[in-house]
Amino acid sequence: MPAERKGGVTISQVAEAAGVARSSVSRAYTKPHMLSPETVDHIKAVAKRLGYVPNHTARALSTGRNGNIALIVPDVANPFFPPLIRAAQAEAERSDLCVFLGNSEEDAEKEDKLLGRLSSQVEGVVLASPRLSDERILAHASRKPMVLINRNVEGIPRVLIDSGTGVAEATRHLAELGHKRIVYVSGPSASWSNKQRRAAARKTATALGLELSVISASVPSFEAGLQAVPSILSRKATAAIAFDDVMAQGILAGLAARGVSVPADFSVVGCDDALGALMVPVLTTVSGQSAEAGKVSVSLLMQLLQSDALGDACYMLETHLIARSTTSAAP
Amino acid sequence: MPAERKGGVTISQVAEAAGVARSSVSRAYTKPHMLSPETVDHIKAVAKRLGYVPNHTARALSTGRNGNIALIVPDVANPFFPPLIRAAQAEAERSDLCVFLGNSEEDAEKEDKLLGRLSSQVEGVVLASPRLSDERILAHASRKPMVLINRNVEGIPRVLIDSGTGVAEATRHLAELGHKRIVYVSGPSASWSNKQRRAAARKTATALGLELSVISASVPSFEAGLQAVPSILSRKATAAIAFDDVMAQGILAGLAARGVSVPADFSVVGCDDALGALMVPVLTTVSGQSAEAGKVSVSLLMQLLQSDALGDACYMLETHLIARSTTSAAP
DNA sequence: CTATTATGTGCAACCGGTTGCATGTCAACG
DNA sequence: CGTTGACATGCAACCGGTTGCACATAATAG
Repeated sequence: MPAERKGGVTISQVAEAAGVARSSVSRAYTKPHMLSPETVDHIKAVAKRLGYVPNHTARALSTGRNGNIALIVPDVANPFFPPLIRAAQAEAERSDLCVFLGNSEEDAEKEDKLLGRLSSQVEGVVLASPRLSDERILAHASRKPMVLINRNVEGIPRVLIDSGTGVAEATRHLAELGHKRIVYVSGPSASWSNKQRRAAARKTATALGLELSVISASVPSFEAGLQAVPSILSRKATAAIAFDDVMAQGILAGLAARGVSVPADFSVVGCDDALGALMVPVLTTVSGQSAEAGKVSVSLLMQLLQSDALGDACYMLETHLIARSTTSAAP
Repeated sequence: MPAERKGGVTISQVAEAAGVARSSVSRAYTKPHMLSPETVDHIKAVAKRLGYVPNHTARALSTGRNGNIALIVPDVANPFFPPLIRAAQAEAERSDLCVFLGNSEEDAEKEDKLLGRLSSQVEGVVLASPRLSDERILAHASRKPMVLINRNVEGIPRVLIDSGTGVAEATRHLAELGHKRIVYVSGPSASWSNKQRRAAARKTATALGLELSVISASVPSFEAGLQAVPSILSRKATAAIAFDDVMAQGILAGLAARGVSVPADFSVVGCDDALGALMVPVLTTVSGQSAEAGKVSVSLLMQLLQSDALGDACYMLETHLIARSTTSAAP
């Protein structure tokens, strides 16, 4: 049923119309240097007149390359990801690749299913902030070239955003402002970033003699931040570091609702710089690098596709504190 | 070069191992009712043992159906779209379709290019908030089944979010609060939604005797909202209706920066309810329906793929005002 | 107990390209 | 002037499935 809506011009039709072999038409597009320039011109002219468009699928079947890659993120709606997506797409386009976007909704099982469904249609996968277990990741990586973002699995090429340094800076920043009791509002426990941030906050707090307590949330959402507020206030803390900007925003809303003014009565720090500048007061946060991560991961994947083995590549991106208006001296 | 990384088990290998014809293996998956139950079981067992996975590309070549659709949006980072994307994906998955996401970056030319690149790999396209000219849209629609979101081109199935009613309500709301001079902060001029909203605001304002002026911005961003503020204030208006929530947020930030307090000194209304509840003060806005639009558009596309002609379907979604905390009586 | 109809499988052509190899042509070379 | 390549093109097999049709066997009807 080769309907193809309209047109459906094939290589054979072009070949016949041009009076050449099918292979020549094929080569006119893929290996023009093998043909005489005149032949190429002639074929292309005829093809154009007929409205010929090479069939991607057929090409993929014989070459084994389909020119597609998959990008799987936990949540498109989280402002951390759009810049990453955009950068990944831009980088993919440079190599003439299309990208399938998958959305795991922060759910490991869904992520697993997505990988299964998509991997048969792509040449490689970029897995951003996976919630999956190491075993499953390794299993998938063994069948398809894969690059990880923000997940440290040895043997799989990965790009890591080292938010540890930024969070440490943030903690120090709060200490310098005179805060004594601070809270870290945690994100998804399966998230590498979260572990890293929490660890950095704890280590630095201990070193500087701050009291740090941790509040857990499973999903990094505005809601989760909002709901963490009572718990934060009950701990008598004067500052909070949130897993990400979205949660920070939730926390700010919750504080405002309770009449706690920021930064006068309470200081808040976000992470990722995803919305920092898009709110009032502008948010003190840790720089994000999500776009860079998207770009690098795709280019890494492309290397992987070409040279096959790329070993244990691990690309680390630095972060630092961006002090804006939601932090000030402890009350 | 049939590398395929690992495995690479084909239907032929399964057939041989199971002692049946290739066609039987094929049918075991696609038309099991044509085979005896025992044969099906046997084949599947052998296939499983060998690790056989049907090759999507090959199937697509012979059937002409690849099980993919494309979704093109102007800006993933705009909070209006993630819910739409998610809903579209969920709906697509119900029919076992994968979705390519394209990002036109609010640029008509890029949108055109994307359509060209993607359309050869998908069965149909959902084009959300296109910036392209009617002619180009029609041209693409003639080669590929297509559904439009928020663009009214006759002859192409479309789902329209009728924000006109909601904006009219918003205008009336402001009038009732005693505002006399209001501003509509416009979005992309090529956007159907924008035209509709502007028209509704203008019409209602005129009917109620309000003075309405329009300020233009080409891209609906936080930045654009921010930059519109001086212009808004210079017009001596006491309220603004923004093209969308993101711009409204920018306007709020700009007002705050100038010490204008909302809603005491100035009222702001957004559109789409994309961030309304995610900020302080919570934003008065017009309900969005973006998720519904995503869902409906995909199901419409699927109908289109099956029954081919679906005529001049036009699915209209209603909106209404959601009064929250950024509007109050005129100062 | 033969004639007829279901039912289950196999054969082979096809989807639309790609590619290794063979062939033919013509110019440069010894 | 015969040989050797380099170059341009054609032939045909292949990628991995799907599907119309033929055929054999079994079930049903007459």
